[in-house]
Amino acid sequence: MESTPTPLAPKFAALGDPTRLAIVTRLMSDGPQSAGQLQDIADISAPAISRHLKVLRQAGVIRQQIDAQRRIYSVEPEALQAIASWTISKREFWEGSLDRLAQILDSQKES
Amino acid sequence: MESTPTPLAPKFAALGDPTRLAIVTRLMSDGPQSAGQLQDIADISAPAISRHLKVLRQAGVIRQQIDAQRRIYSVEPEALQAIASWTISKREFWEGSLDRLAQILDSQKES
DNA sequence: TTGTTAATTAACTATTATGTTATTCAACTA
DNA sequence: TAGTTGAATAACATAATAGTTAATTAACAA
Repeated sequence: MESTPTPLAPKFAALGDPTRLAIVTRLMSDGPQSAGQLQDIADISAPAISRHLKVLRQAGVIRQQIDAQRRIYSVEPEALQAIASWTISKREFWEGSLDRLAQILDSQKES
Repeated sequence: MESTPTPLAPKFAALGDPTRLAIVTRLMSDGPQSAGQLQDIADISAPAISRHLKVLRQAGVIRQQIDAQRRIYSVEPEALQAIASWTISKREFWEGSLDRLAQILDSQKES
């Protein structure tokens, strides 16, 4: 079996669940949050959220920080970096959309 | 529940399995291949490979092309594009590695 | 202490995924 | 036509996921 340089599969798998992708998206847009604050991300119980956070953590997608009783979660930059690097290294498959990448980068720069 | 703009989760999920990630990696590095040619990607039966290909196809990650009895598979550029765009749009989390992105792009340009 | 808050772990259930072998289907080939 | 090839589907077993409620753990507050 062929393997990829970095263990990317577990990260992809972690982001493959809609609830977990929503958690990561939220942590990136709104910054670090406690497990309790993330409760409203989906209509599921607290233990369910807790398990999703565990999966994300074990895949190296998020990190945990302890603040008294609270567990604060934030996105692990290296994880995003790894995925970004992979996609970019394979960019010949975006077929002629290298321009579009430049566009995206430009628009980000200005915001 | 929060949702992401594009249905990225199924693509991440599809790439989250090591065998499927290997298939996609192979199709990108070696070009389009038939189901049979992909047989050696993992030590599993042909039907198992066939099912993985179906999952990838349903997630929009690969496309199928029919050539007589053969089914030729190739990577769907839009899928990679979608993932790349997402990561790039979130690039503030690569923490100071914007330079590194430039590096990656440069090295790709020359190869 | 005693109680409250925040979150996880335990135990369990239901569903989904992944693998198997056997079968079917379609398209070539002799 | 009869046989072969390439690949998918069918039927099934088992493992992994994702959810639930109940119980536990740890930290703070009265």
